[in-house]
Amino acid sequence: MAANETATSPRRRDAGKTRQLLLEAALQRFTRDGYAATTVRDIADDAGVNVALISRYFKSKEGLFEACLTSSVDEIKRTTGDTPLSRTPEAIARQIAGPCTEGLPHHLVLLLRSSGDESADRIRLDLLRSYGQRLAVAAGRSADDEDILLRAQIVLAAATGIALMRTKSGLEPLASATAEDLVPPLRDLIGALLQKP
Amino acid sequence: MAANETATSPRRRDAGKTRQLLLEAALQRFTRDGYAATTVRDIADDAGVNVALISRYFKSKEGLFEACLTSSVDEIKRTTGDTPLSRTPEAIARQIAGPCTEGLPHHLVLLLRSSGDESADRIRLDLLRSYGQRLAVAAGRSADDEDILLRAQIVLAAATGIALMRTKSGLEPLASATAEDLVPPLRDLIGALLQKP
DNA sequence: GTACTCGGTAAACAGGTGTTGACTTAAAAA
DNA sequence: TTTTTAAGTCAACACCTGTTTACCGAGTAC
Repeated sequence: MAANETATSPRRRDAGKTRQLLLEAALQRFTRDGYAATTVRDIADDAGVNVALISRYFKSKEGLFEACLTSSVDEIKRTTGDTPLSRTPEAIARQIAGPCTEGLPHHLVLLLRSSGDESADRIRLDLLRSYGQRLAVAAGRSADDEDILLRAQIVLAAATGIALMRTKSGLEPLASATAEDLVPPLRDLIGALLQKP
Repeated sequence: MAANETATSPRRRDAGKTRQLLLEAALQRFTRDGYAATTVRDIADDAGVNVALISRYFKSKEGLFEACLTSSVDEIKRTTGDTPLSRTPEAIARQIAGPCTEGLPHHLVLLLRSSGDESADRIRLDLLRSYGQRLAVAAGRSADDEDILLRAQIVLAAATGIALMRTKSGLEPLASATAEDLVPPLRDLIGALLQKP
C-alpha cells in the first residue's frame, strides 16, 4: 500500500510531493535490491503512483537512479557538514554502527550499487574520494599522505562491507547486533588503522 | 571469443567440458555484475556455447547460480582445508590482500550476490557462518564466545567490503593497491579485532 | 458559467528476458 | 556399414522490461 494513503485523503495533486515519494521509494529499492533487480513498476507501486510519472519527472530509470545518488550525497554532506569528522575513533565507530536502514551505513550501501552508467559512477567515485580524504584528515593526518589515505579508504570499505553484510546476509550475531555491541570492535578497528603509531 | 577456441580445434563434443565452461563464465559474470544484471545469453556467449545448454545442464539460471555458489564453497574449503586457519594476523591478511580476480576475495564477493532464491541464500549463509567460526578459532578463542564470533564476522564483512570496493569502485589508491601495500594495514585491522587483549 | 493548465492515468510499443521443444549431427555401439 | 545415443542447434514461446503516446479530469483564471 502507498506510504501516504489514508481513507480520508485521496492525495491531492502535487508534483513535488509525488516526485519525492518516487525518490524515497527508489532509494529503498535501489539500496536493498540493487539497480538491475529493481523494476520501475516496483518503485511506482511502492510510491503509490503511476509508472509513467518516473519518465516524466526523472526522464528515465537511470535518471531516477542518479537522482537517488545525488540526494544521498547531499544528505551525507548535510548530516556530516563541511567540518572535519569527529576525531575520536569512538565517534566514527558510532556513526558506522548506526541502524543500517538509515544514516551513513544505508548511504554507503547505495554508493556500492551500480547502474553501469558513467555519470552515476562519477558521482559515486567523487563522494567516496572526498569522504576518504576527510577521514584521513580526521585522523589528524594530511590527506596527501598516500599511506594514511589508503588506510582511510580501507575503513570506508570495511564500513560498507559491514553494512551490506548486516542487511543482506542475515549472518548472526552480526546481523542483529546493536550499536552497543558494534562500537567496541569498530573502535578497535578504526583506532588500529588510523591512530598515529 | 570463447575461452577454449583455437583455429585448429573446433572443440569436440564433451558434455563435462562445456558444463565447466558455462560454470566458469557464469562465475565471472555473477561475481562482477551480480545476478540480475547478468543474462544467460551473456554467459553462453562468454563460454562459446549455445544458450539452451544452460537449461539442459543446470535446469535454469537459478540452478546455474546455485552451482556457482556451491562450486565456490567447495573451492574455498579445498583451498583453506579442514585445518584451522593460519593463526597469525599476517597470514590472514595476506589471504585477504590477494588479487581480487581470484582466491578468497573473489569468492567473498560472489557470496554477497543474491538471486533472491531461498536455497541459494542458505548455501551462502552456511559458508559465512562456518568461515566466521573458523576465524574465531584461528584467533585462539572458542567459537562459543559470542563476542569473538561477532568480531570474526566483522573481519569477514570488512574483507568483503574491501574486495568489492577494490573491484567495483575504482577508488584510488585502494583499487590498484598491491598486496604489499595492503598487508600492513590489514594486519593491524585483524590484530586489533581478534588478538587477545 | 467556460477555457485553460497540468498532474495523473491507461494502454500500447519495441525490445529483451528465461525457457522449451523439435530438429540436426557427431560419435560410439552393434 | 548400420543403428543408436546424446551433444549441440535453431527458432519460437510467453512474459517482463523501460518508455511513449494519447487521453482524462481536478483546480484555477477568466
